[in-house]
Amino acid sequence: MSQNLAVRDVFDAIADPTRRELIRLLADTPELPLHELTPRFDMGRTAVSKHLTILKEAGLIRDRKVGRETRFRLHAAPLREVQDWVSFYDKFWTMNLMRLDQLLKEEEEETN
Amino acid sequence: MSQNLAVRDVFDAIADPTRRELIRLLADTPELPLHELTPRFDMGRTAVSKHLTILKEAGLIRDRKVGRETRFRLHAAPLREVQDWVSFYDKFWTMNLMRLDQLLKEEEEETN
DNA sequence: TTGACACGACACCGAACGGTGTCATACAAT
DNA sequence: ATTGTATGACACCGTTCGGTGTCGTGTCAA
Repeated sequence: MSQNLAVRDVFDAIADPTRRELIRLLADTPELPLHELTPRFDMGRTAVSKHLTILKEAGLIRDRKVGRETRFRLHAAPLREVQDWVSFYDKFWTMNLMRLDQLLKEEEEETN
Repeated sequence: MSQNLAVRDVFDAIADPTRRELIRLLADTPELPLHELTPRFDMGRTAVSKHLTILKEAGLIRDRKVGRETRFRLHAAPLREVQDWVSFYDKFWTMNLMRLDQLLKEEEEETN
């Protein structure tokens, strides 16, 4: 039982605003240890560590041990799943002035 | 107390796979009542109704009463917030073969 | 070698989540 | 008028979530 790192849905990982803020901080700086991330939030070290674990389970961050600290860095690749998902729906708001049923009529004609 | 519809974070609303499936179904068809949506899932009518409420709180669906049924339709506009958020990070994976510190060096040079 | 620091792991707790079943009501159909 | 359907509202329940505090261990510094 070397690692019990569960698999976590990316959509679930980014649902929490604290975790999105962590992602933003790790986008600014190549790598950051826990004790530098913690003071950015209104919560204790343990709570931040838990959020980092969840991000890690979703594959959104990697970490490496350097001395007595563990440095975390962003691994944004899994966010591609989110972009792929959401970009399917952009046609539903870029044409937001067009009536939805009209859009669907066009799709019906395409399939006929 | 006409409506106690809370405000819900869009990221939170799309975190659940059932709710993403609801969005997909409502993207296929202009509007659908609850009793037509329910048999698509392995859960009862009440559970699906709760998920629809959450989507409504996030502004992702609208509904209108037609006779004794309530028809739901997609309102995808709030998904734009998700796309705006995620597209900020696409540079972190489109250049995924480039070393991250090299990317950051370039940004340092830009600011100097 | 002693002490401070950084961290992981764990127990714990209240609140929210995701489901259930039931009841009341409004509308449709006959 | 009666019966069946579609729904909202609600109580309920087990699990997960998001936070806390604490303890043990490894590492750096003096």
